Amino acid sequence: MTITKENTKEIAGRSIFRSPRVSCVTCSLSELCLPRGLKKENLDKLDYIIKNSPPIAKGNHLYLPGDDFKSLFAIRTGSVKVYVLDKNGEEQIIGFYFPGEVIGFDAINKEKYICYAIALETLSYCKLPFEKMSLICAEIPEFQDQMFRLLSDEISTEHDLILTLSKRTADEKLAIFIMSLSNRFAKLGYSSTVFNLPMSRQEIGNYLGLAVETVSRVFTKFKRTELLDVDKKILSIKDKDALHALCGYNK
Amino acid sequence: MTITKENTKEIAGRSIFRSPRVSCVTCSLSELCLPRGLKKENLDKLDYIIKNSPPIAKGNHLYLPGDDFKSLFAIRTGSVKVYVLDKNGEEQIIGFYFPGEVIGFDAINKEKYICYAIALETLSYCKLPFEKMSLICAEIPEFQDQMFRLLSDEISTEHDLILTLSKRTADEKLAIFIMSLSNRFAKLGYSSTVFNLPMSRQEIGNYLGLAVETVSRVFTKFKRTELLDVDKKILSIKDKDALHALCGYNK
DNA sequence: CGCTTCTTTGATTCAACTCAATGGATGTGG
DNA sequence: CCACATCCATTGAGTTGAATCAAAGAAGCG
Repeated sequence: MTITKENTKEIAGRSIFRSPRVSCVTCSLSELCLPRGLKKENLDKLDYIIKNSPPIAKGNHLYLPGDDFKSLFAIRTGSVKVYVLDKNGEEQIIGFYFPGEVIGFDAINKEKYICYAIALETLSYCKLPFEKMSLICAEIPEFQDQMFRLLSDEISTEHDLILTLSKRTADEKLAIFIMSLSNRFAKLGYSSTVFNLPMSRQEIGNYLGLAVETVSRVFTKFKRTELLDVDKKILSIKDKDALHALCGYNK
Repeated sequence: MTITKENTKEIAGRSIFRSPRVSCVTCSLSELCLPRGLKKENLDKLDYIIKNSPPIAKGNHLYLPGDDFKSLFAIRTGSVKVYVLDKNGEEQIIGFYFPGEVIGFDAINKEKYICYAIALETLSYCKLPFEKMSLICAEIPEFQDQMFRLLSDEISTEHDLILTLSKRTADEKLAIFIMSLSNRFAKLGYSSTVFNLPMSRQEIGNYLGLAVETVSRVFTKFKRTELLDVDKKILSIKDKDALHALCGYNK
C-alpha cells in the first residue's frame, strides 16, 4: 500500500476543535524544547512566529516525503513515528519522538521532507516555520546557539542508535530501548518506571532491527527474570539496575 | 590500551613543516565544503577565520573525547575515522570522512568532543573555530543557511547508516558501503571505480556491524562473482549495476 | 459479534559469529 | 639485508542467535 495524505484518517490540522492559544512563555516544556535557556523577551519573539496547531488524531501524518520543507515540528503532547519506505515498500523506522522533541531537521538540506512523520496517538504540536526561525537566529545569538544545539543533539541521538544497532544482541537492544524511553519520560516529569508504549511490538522490532517474534520472546524473558512487567502497552520496570547493566556503555 | 594524545605518534599540528597558506577562495573543494554557494566577498570573511593547519601523520588524533569543543574540522586531503570506545574499551566506528567533509558537529551541544577522530593516512585539514563561525552566521544569512545544511546533511548521512545497519545482509551492507565510497570519490573528481580503501577489513566490519571474517568472505564472493576486484587496499568495481542492485533503495 | 490485527509460543532453518590455523605483508633491530 | 615478530587477511569447521514458518489465542474495531 502506498501511503498518501489522502488515505490517512484525517488531514493534519483539520480537527474540528480549536486549540487554545499556547505560548512558549507558559508552556511546561519550555525548559526542554526550543526555548531552553532563552530570556523572556526573546521567548516573546519566538511566540510570535510559532504556530501551535490544533491536535491531530492517531494515524495522521505531519508530513510526507517530497512535501516542500517549510517547518520543523515541536511535539507538545503525544508521540510521533518517523520512518521511510524502501524500494520494496518496506517500512524502516528512524525514530520515535515525544513531547519537547523537535523533528524535521533532515529536510533542511534537501528542502523537501524525506521521511514520513505519523502520529502514534492523538498529537498536539507547534509548527516552527524555518525561514522565520532563520531570521530570528541571525537576530538573537542565543537562539542561534540553541538551534545548533538541537541539531547537534539530533546527531548524538542517531549516534546512539547506530551503536545500538551495530553489534548488540536482541536483549541488549531492547534494554537500551526501554532505558532510553525511561530516561526521556523522566525528563518530562512522567514516571520513569511505569509508562505506556505507544508503538506496537512490530514497530519496536523494526526500529531495533529485530523480528516481532524476537521482541515478544525477549519481553517474555525479561518478565520471567523479573526485570520488568509488560501487559499489552503498559510497561513497568522492576529491576532498573539489571536493565542498565544490559545496556553497556549506553543510556 | 587507553588512547591519549601522548601516545599517538605525533601531536596534531606540531609538524615541522609549515603548510602554505591555503584559502577557501582558491581551494579546489570549495564547491563541496563549507563555502559551497557563497559569494566571493563572503568567502573572504571565511578565510579570515579559518586556520588551515599543517598536515598530520597517520595515527594522530584530531580530537579526543572530553577535549573542549572549540572547532569543527574540514578535511582537505586524507581520511579520518571517527569512533567511540564502549565501557569494555571496544572500538565502535561512527564514520569515515573524506576531503570536503566536515566533522565535529556532535560536540556542539555538549561543548566537549564525544568521539575520537583519527587520521587514517596523512591528513591535511582546516580548523573552523566554532564561536567565530557563529558570529559570521549571524552576519551572513547565506552562511547560516549553509551551516544548517551541513548539519542537516550529517543527519541524513546517519539516517542512511541506520538503514544500512538495520535489517541488511552482509552482502548488502558491503555493497552499500562500497557504493557510498564510490559516490563520494566521484564527487571529489576521483575515479568512482578504482580507489584505495584507507581502512582495514577489521574497521570495515566494525563500522558495518560484521565480523572481519565475514567482510573477507564477502569480498571473496564478490570477486568470484565478478562484481569487483580487491587487492589489499586497492578496490576496483567491475559491475556497478549489480552492486547498485544489491543496495536496494540506498545510495 | 464477527473480522482483522496484534501478540505470543513452538519448531525449524540459516546467516553470520566464533574458534582455529595458515599465509602474506609490514616493521624492527641486530 | 636478513631474521624475527607482529599485524592483517583469508579460509575452513563448527556453533549459535535470531529469522522464518506456522499456528493459536487475545485484543481492538466497525
